[in-house]
Amino acid sequence: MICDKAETLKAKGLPVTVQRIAILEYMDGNLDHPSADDIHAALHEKYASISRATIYNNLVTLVSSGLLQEIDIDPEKAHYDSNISTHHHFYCTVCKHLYDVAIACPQLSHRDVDGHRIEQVQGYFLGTCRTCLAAGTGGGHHA
Amino acid sequence: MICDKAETLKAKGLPVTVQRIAILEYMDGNLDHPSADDIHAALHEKYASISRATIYNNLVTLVSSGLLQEIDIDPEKAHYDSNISTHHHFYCTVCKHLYDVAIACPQLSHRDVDGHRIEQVQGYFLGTCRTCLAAGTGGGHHA
DNA sequence: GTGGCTGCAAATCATTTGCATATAC
DNA sequence: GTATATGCAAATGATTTGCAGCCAC
Repeated sequence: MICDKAETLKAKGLPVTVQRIAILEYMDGNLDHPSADDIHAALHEKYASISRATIYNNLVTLVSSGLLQEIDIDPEKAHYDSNISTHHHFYCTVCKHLYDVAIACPQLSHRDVDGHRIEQVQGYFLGTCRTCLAAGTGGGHHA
Repeated sequence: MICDKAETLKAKGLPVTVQRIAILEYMDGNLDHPSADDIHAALHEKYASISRATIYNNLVTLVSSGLLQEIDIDPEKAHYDSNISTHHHFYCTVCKHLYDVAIACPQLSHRDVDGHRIEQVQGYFLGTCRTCLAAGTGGGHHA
């Protein structure tokens, strides 16, 4: 367990487990915004016995601790992002793929609105992604 | 069925049914952002035989036709809004309530980003609403 | 008339939960 | 040693789907 992920967990006061490190390592630098089940499928190859429930439980823990960000634009399932800085996303309604969007947003400076205390901002653009546009009508998944 | 909702449906080329009019009438001017099940519960009082499946099917139809807007920030369930103009929402993570937010957003002028065609913009602020703040820690639902 | 809509019930699928065991500290 | 995490399987809950009868047009 001598890796920086263990340090990351300790810094948050979380018990260090193989599963948590595996999730963090898998997410680190991953730009695909995987769902809980995607993560489970990927880690299952390496750790055959890892449980889906453990993935779900840990995602809750890691999001609560601010180590991961949860993306809720897909009505079918939640997606996760290791990029915890506030940034917007583009959701393709054709291929259901999520893309990061690098746009500065002036809304991020608000601390509250109408008396409600803002703790997080999520911005989503929905439409057809460039890959699906290029593929013409119908599906067509990137790459 | 001599009401403006029937005209609204006809204008979209949709067959006019009692259930669809009921949904539109219930949603019209409703600022509560009800879920599919909320809508079903409310209409069930008036139309005892209305089916949950009909509500779900019609919500898909009405959203596709642009007569209602779907709000997907609540991981537990979808919410609906008769205000189809693009506007942002505040989601209280304590009481799970949705509020409209009247903030002009410069992002709305974008037609595309990174080559992806933007068809819709959804902006969410998450945090603790003023009612829950006033109620102190813990739950507490508005009004 | 005919195709689309409704209502019912069963099916689906993401996510949660209970519990016994195993592990971190 | 004890509290917490894990893994399994069953439970939950929103949403979808199949199908027979009904209604809009």
